[in-house]
Amino acid sequence: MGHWLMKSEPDVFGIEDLAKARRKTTHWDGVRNYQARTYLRDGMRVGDLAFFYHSNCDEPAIVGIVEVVRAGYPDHTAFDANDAHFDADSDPKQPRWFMVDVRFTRKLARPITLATLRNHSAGALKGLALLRRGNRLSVMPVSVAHWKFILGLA
DNA sequence: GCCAACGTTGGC
DNA sequence: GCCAACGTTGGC
Repeated sequence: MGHWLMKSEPDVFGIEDLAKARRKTTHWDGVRNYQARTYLRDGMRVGDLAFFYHSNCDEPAIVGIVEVVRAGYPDHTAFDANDAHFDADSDPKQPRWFMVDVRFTRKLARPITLATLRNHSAGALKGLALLRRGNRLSVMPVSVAHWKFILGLA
């Protein structure tokens, strides 16, 4: 089973939005980065777990856990000219952008802040993609060891 | 193929 | 709001 971290801006779509969503499930659409796309398309499997991370906000932090309930399939918003993530060059016959469906599992008792994670950047969390300088990936893998350690921080 | 310019991300 | 870092674009 794979482990991941998925970023979302709480002002746009936060953990509370997912918890309130129908069937507590959402399409993870709008990712327009090739590396993240490849993780969505080829890496994520049904049953994988992911940390839900709040980015670009007052307190960047891991706030919850979600489960992948549908593996990668074409992101239809790329074909919708009215969508903010429309990609005119994307061909429906050969989709460029993919998404998965994720379902709310639980919120953490308290958020694990980016600052807390950084405290371990040279130790137990060495190599965690989230802590790479200038990291802009919105979907990234988390090793089992890192996953367990982070859960222990909660 | 190089690389400068640009738009975006995201922490602070 | 600022700005560093990054990915993408497009001229050459």
